[in-house]
Amino acid sequence: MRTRRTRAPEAGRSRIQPALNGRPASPWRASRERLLDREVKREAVIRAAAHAFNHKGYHNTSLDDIAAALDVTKPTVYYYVSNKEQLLFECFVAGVEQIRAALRQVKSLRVPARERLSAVLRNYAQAVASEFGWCMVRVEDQDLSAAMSAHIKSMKSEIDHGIRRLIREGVQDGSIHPCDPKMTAFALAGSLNWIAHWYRENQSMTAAEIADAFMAVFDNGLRPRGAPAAGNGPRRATAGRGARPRAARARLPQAPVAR
Amino acid sequence: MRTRRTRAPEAGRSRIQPALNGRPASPWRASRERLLDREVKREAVIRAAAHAFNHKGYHNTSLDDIAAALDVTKPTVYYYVSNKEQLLFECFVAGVEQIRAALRQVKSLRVPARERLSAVLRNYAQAVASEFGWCMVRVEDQDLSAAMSAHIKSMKSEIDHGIRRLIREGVQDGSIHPCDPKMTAFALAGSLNWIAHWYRENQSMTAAEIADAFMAVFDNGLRPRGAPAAGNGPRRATAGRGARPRAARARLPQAPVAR
DNA sequence: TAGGATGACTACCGGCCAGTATGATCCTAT
DNA sequence: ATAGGATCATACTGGCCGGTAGTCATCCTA
Repeated sequence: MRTRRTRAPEAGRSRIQPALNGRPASPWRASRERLLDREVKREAVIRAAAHAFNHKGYHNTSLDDIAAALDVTKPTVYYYVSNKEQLLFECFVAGVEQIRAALRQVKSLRVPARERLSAVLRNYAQAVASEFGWCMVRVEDQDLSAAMSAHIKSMKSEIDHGIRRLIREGVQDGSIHPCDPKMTAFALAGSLNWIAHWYRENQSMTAAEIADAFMAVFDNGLRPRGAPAAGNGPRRATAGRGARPRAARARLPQAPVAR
Repeated sequence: MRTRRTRAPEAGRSRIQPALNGRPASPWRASRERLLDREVKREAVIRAAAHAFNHKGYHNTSLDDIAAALDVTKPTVYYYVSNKEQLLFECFVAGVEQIRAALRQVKSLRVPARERLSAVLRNYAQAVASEFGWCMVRVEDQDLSAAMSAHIKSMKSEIDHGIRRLIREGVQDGSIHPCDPKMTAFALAGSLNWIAHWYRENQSMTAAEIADAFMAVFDNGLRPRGAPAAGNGPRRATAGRGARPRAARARLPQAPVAR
């Protein structure tokens, strides 16, 4: 049952590995030479794990599955990773690291806090929509050892407090409508996290477009701007919203799409 | 004669009340008398399952766990429920039913759509914060048979479209700021769904209070009211070039591997 | 008071799967 | 050309857990 690595270019799927159309490419499948760095393979293992977790869920994915996706066997996976739990952890870190980076980066920006927040949330959305989004969002502490669970919790908390701080600063500098920072952060992060539940790569919208759409909702709110709720039809209250795909977002650094 | 009062276990779609606080009580533990109705016990099983799923996750909960929580044995559980999957399904239905009910109820209200939406979302929040919230939110299709997965998906879709419709109506009657109904519904539902991830019963806030806080955020939006509608806040600090956010790493971030 | 219906337990099976023992094969350096 | 390390496969174990068979206990009704 176990397919040896003897499977050469078969069924055309593994040609010369064009970037990747369906699943992440396997460095093993390519060739036999060992010149590939260990780290490259290790990352391939993690990426394959993320891909499998994404599609089948953590508990429904066996290490044999992950190994098979790379055309190797289970011991090979264990050669690069100590156990299944660690795989999940690494996927989580890979995703969350993007958000932490974004938080660090906006610190130096000299724009109103709402714009900094906006930039962070845009990166946030892209991280959640990335291949590691599922792992980042769905990890349950019960699946992890106490140590790793604590580690993850602290990273999550760091992000949460970073967002709260931006909100607080925004309220202070007047760029954000007065609100409760904690609840607002929960609401924002929640809706972004949820993207991981429905977004699929072949979606019509890119992650950046989704982020833009969400930011429009967050920024404007449901209650109409301007005239207080008198009978006014759908007016184009603010420029750029509506059917227009994407307004020129001024000078805010557009989040460079990962990968 | 013919006291066959109970249909096949499948048919009895019991509407389980969210009920009491603390952990669910066991009808068995209470006493030995058999006068308790079968349906009562069946609901107790489901509620115990929800409680266990909540705390340990679906896959980390064995049917022995659920049985033990009720001071019975596994075959007893199987006497009331056909399999584990069905338990999860029933928990989902119990939670989602509240939202569907809310959607039906507001249909008759003659208030602006934004207020109807608000009412629905308030119920939504409470359902998600209920004991069945976890199941409602975390069910993964991969854990369910094709039939049940489809069933759940249709119920979710029904709710989604109900919310979208309210948003659309609100935009039309002018009570909601013009927006994309689909994306807005995603954003709203997402942040509410996420409540299930962090809310615990002994929290300082009740579910209703959380709902109110969220609605305040949704209604007002981040951008200050009365402020210029261009993309930026009132204050305009000099946009000094700090460090530009750099591209997200192509390589996996190095993981601080524990252990 | 027999007999069916209901409710629950003991004891087990079988499959899946994480993780491992062992060793073959290749690469590199000396 | 050979030692030693790096890489990976075959084959196995051991435990957990969903699910079932068979059986007993109790209650209700006639």
